[in-house]
Amino acid sequence: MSLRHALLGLLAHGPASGYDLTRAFDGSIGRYAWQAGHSRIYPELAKMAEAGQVVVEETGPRGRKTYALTADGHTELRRWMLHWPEQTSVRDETVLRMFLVQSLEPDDARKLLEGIAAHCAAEIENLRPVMEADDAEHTPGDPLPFGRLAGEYGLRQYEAVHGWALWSLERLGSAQPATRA
Amino acid sequence: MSLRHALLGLLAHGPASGYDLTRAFDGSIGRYAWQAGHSRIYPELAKMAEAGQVVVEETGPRGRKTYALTADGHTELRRWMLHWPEQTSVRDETVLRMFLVQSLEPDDARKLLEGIAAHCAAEIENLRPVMEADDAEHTPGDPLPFGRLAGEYGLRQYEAVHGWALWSLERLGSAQPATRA
DNA sequence: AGCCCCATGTAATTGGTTACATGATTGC
DNA sequence: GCAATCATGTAACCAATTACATGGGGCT
Repeated sequence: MSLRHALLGLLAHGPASGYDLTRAFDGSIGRYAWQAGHSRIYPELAKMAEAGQVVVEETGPRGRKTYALTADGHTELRRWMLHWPEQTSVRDETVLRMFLVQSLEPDDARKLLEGIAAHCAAEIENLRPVMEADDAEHTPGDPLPFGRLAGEYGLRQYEAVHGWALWSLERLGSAQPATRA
Repeated sequence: MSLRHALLGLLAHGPASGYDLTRAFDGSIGRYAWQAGHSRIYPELAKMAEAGQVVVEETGPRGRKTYALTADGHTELRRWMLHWPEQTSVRDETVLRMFLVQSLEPDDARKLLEGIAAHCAAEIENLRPVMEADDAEHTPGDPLPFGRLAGEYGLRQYEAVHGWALWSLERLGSAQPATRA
């Protein structure tokens, strides 16, 4: 039931509407961690309200409902964050592809790994300046901007995959033709 | 529909029964990439057979059915592997927790990050000797053992998360009491 | 007036989990 | 003979995606 915890976690940052939360899932949380669309988010918020984990703090124009965490919601979020089960739920198409690289012919595998390496390099080029700009504005001692840790995670993630792809290319070797000369 | 591709990828390694495939998902593919239980795998194999991507190559004792990839199955696997869509499906509880570290009070966040760092360190201690033993047995020039690239990915993954957790702890600082002295 | 975005919801279908159900073979 | 494991399946329920549906408000 992690969608609920994702919502609790996002609301811990501050009150938000279903619409706001939907847009949050369009960002990096949806790209790297957990996806959700509005048609799932609205009913879940309703259930959470029923369970007393959130409340409608304010209603705005166009029927906008701004939800806020309750004490119970906070408690549940904290419990979930600190209570790490043995088996966590994973379903990641990208990682799946990496696990299956060796199911391809060596030539295809090389092509794929080269694509991955290039893609990671591009993302790193993209992310690093954003992080550095963030850090330049930040006064030491102040609390970190929300999302800074997640951003750093993403960056290091790409660096790791990049390194892995290069290592794999080297390991596969360029001298493994499917057809012998 | 990635379960199908996971199955195609596993079958590319060699023919297997639904039972064999179920056990494969209990291993690292299920831990890091994609989870599936037998109740989903059996019907999916049946559908894949109907679609001509796999065939029952052999029936054994206890009604065991050994499935093998067809040419169509191979083609579909290759298409999926080399055709990387913009938006891939992700749902990872562990990454979600990392994204939400900043929703905790600093003291809790530190506790969590310390736990993550320790856990990664332990996994690295576990994995590295396995990889090294694998490599020691391996003659250069031979094709890599199946799963070697995936294993390396896992190891580098843990190293990246470990580094991230330590960096985050440093960034959070130890001098950020929730209550002022 | 008209367009775009804000904003919320429901319905139908597919994908996934948990529980139910059954039985054969192997090894002791 | 008995236990463990091999082996396959279905049913009920829950989660998620895609499509349908509606309308208000801000801006030009």
